[in-house]
Amino acid sequence: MHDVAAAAGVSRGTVSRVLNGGYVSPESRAAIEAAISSVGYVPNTAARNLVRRRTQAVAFLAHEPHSLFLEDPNIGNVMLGANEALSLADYQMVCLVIDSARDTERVSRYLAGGFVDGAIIVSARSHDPITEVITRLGLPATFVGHPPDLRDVPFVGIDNVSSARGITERLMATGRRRIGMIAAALDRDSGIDRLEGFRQALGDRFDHRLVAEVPLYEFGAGISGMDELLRREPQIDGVFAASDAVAAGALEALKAAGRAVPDDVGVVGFDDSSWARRVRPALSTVHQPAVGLGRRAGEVVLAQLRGESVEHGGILLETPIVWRDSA
Amino acid sequence: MHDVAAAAGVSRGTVSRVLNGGYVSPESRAAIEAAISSVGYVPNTAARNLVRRRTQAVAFLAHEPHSLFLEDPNIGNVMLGANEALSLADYQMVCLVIDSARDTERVSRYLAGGFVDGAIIVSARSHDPITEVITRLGLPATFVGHPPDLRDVPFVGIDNVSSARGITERLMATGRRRIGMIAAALDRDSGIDRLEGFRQALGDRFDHRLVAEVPLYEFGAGISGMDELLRREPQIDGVFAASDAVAAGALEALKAAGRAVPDDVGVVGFDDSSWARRVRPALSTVHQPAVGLGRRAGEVVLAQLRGESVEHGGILLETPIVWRDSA
DNA sequence: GAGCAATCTGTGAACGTGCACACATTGACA
DNA sequence: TGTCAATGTGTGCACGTTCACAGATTGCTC
Repeated sequence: MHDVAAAAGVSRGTVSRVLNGGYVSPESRAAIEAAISSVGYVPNTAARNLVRRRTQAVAFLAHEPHSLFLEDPNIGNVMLGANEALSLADYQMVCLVIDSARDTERVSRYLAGGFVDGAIIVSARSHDPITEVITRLGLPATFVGHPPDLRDVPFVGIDNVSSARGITERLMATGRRRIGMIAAALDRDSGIDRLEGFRQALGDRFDHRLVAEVPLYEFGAGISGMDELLRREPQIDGVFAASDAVAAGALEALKAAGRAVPDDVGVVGFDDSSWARRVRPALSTVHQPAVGLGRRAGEVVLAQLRGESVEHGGILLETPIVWRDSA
Repeated sequence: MHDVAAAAGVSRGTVSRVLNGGYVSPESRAAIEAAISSVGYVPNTAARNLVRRRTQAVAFLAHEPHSLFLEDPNIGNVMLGANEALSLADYQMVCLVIDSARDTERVSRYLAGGFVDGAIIVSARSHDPITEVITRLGLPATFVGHPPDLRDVPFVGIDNVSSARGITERLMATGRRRIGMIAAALDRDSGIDRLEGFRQALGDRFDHRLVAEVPLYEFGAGISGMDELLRREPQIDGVFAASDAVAAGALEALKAAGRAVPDDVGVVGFDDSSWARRVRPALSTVHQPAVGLGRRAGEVVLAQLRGESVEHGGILLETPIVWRDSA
């Protein structure tokens, strides 16, 4: 910057003003701009951050073990949505993958070191060390799906209970009599809430024997869950699977058992992920507005950065039902 | 840091030495460490970067339009591999998504601003503005798959020609007589090379009528490509699809045409992505070592950062053939 | 006891910016 | 002519570190 000032025959202050706005004469401005491009000057962000105390960057924390990061079809879309919102406000999104204890420690240092002005966190766990670091630092942060132990933080999500109730009711409306559920991930809010929605929809007709529990939102889990339901209740004619991947597994198991979908058994999923359109018959499912979740989370963080007080607690987005061929 | 020094009754220099190594007495060290935790001190990285002129961070640039970022099953694995290597060396990987002209400009500023010491670039295009920024800055960088117009840069990739030749030969060895290919993405190196490998394997028996060209590595493209091959050569009994997604589409088209796989027609794909295990019959395919590619790219960047001279040109990783049920 | 190495500590000068302040110039108006 | 506002410019300090250097202390050896 000193070189630019010298080349243009002005002082550092004037150069700073053309970069950051302020009174500057047309002649000086022209001279400085010429000098900037001839010198090939780019501002040093570390120095700028140091004095300004902000970086114009926001972290996107993906806290996932390998398998989930790849399998979860939503996370990429959430990320793109967040990038979209932040990009519009000229903020740089930096995505950090947390994959080990070593990562946790390093990312904590990164956040504490002032590399970013705020953070968006997806799929945080209970008593997450990263979450603790963030609250301790007072870093503006928004969650996509709140961690189970924190209700009182800004977050963006969907209403799993009413979404699950909605699609189950829709399935009931097709005239099915014996409807079961493959419930998954009952250690997480989403899993618990989807089961609760299913229970609410069935009301008096709810029968716990028609709920198969599997550990994860996975294709393989869908197969074993469906096999179990068929064993317990051969007359079953409708299934709500806790995710599309699980539903895809259920289709596989039904095919192996010689049941036609949707004629013998109606199947519905959850997520509207790429699975839903890939499998045959294509899945009827709940659309998860992943891009919208990311975008909204980005907007909330931006509001926090502007110093606006955002309401603690959640923003819930709409989850339209997409009706295809599987029910 | 000043506060810590005051609390411990020493000078800034001594505090700096316990953080960065150097002679310091056990008593001072103990006093300083106590002061650090009581004050809740965390070093300001912007200031440290300013004077050290390095950030201990490496950018991972994903330069993709929406669809590819989500559809490409490899990119997530490449990212995890890179994170693994960088993490071991205590480097922070920051992933930047480039999705628009606005992003391009902002990311250029980010890179020029000295936020990172190096970069890993995936799926760069010809005459990529980001690539140009990087070469202009002299930022240490490694490509995963080289951009078509740059051979003389450090990169990590696979040998598409020999991989495609290998799996085609394997398909021929099953006794197929009329083997076709669904070639995709012929505007990229990978697409061109896979076709070349197919041609080499067939040698004299190569027949351009048995090559259907489709624009992208996509499921839908696989359907239309397979339909075209069936029209041109109803006797076809083997197909090499340029990717697993394309192969999945081909399976769909074959099923619709009443051909049994692998009995009537043998199908092989490329990538060993999640498609390969999801579809029935499961695909025989070429395994793309995505995690290994990322890890290796990370290691090369680290070598560059250590000032070692890395050989310009490529490192090619092994691509084992995975034989399943589709051929 | 002088000399020397090894160990430990404090001080001041960077690093490259932004910002507050003081100052200079111009033109309008009473 | 004096006052004032608007416009433009330069200077010094601060941001929070690291690092080189100079000094201080200790223990060992000749």
